[in-house]
Amino acid sequence: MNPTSRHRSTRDRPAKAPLSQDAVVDAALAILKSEGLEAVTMRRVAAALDTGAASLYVYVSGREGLLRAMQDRTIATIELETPDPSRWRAQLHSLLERMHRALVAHPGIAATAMANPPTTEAALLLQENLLAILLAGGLDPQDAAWAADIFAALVTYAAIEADVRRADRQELGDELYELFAGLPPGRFPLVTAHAAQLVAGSGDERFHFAIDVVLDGMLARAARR
Amino acid sequence: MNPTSRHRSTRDRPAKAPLSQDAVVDAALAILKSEGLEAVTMRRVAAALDTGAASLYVYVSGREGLLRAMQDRTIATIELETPDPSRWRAQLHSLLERMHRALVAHPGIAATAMANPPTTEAALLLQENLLAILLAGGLDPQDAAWAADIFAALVTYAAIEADVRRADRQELGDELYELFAGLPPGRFPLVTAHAAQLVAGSGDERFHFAIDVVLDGMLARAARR
DNA sequence: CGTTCGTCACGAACAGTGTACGTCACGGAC
DNA sequence: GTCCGTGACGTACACTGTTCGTGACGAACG
Repeated sequence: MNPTSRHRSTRDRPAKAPLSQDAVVDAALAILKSEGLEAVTMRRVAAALDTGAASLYVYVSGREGLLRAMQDRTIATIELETPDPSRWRAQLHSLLERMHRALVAHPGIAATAMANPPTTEAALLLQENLLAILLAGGLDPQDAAWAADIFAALVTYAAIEADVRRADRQELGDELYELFAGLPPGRFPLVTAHAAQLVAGSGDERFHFAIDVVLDGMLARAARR
Repeated sequence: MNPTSRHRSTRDRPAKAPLSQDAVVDAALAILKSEGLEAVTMRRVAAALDTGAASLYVYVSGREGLLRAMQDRTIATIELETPDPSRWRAQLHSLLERMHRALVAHPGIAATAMANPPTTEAALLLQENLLAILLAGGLDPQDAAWAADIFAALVTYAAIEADVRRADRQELGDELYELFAGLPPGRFPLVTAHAAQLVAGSGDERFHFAIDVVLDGMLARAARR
């Protein structure tokens, strides 16, 4: 062994190309935001960094790994709450709303998050925070754990739905209403009759409504017990 | 115009190759079940039908259209309920369970269903049936409509989760438990403390629990109103 | 019966994709 | 001044989805 620290690379400051995992992920996220998930290809990301596709494989283990890294970075940007038992319900809505927004801001990430549920540090901290708020609200641990799971489902579902709606701007409600209302009432009596209710509310309204429903259900079951 | 009906094809029974949309979708679903979604490529499906990839484009508008057709076919196989107000809650569980199973039986279809929410006849009939059961349970139309949406989220989420768990058989609970329990308790006090609760219950148990929670929440809100 | 014609399936080709390998230049260490 | 490891690059491969032109088959018409 050499007495001097030799673990450091011989080239601490690559004078020419400042390539790094962060740079790769940044470039990929930029392309994701501006051109969508399908445009995030290895060659495209490499071109944005003025290099070749092969160079990315040093910092990222393939496209799959790149997507995971992007997903992790996105989750890491979500601001957490410091649990306060007197405002726990509002805090829950705030946290979930920020999760929702972070996913919506990066179209396609929500779908990726479903495909491989994240167990990275950022995701675990988020889970920790979510649990803390629910426990501060008085839920018993088992209910809190399962509730956290349900909320994760609702957030990602809402985010994916928002992604889709942005993709084809057409069916922004009116289109969907006319589709429902214009169906043959013989075969679809309820869908046609309640078309207005089916398309009622914005995505955010439905999202927060769902959160409250789950919470009330949890509390009702706890009270009954 | 010719007096005789000329709209019919000159070749009603292609004696040699019995190719059709159904045949294509059948072959694709078979590959999906046995080898997963990624193996469903145009060439692979065509090879199973002993033909070339180009031939598929007559019956299916590209890969996207093929996936839509597969998704529609899958939904169409779900058996519906004839609503009975005295057993509506059990009927809801049964219907959602069948939806869940149908999606799980075809890995990847759930993810596709999220990407483009289906508005085909089969999907609408399912929506109609779901609404009928909820209305039979006494929910008012607006609550029923939004509840249907939440249930759709839960079903697809659970299905995707099941797909993932099957893909990497490793983390079947024990692995996940050890991951949670083995974290540094300083940074993750709640996750480590309640690791058992976080991984408790099978997928089915959590699924049906979530359904009941949402229902109870709906009923509690309705009663309070 | 011979010809024509429409329909369908096929082979080949194109533009991309993710990924692996061999090579080259650079900058610090001896 | 020489050496050598490190990181970036160009190329190549095996794929992908999709399109186009060709060819053959069977039925309809004269």
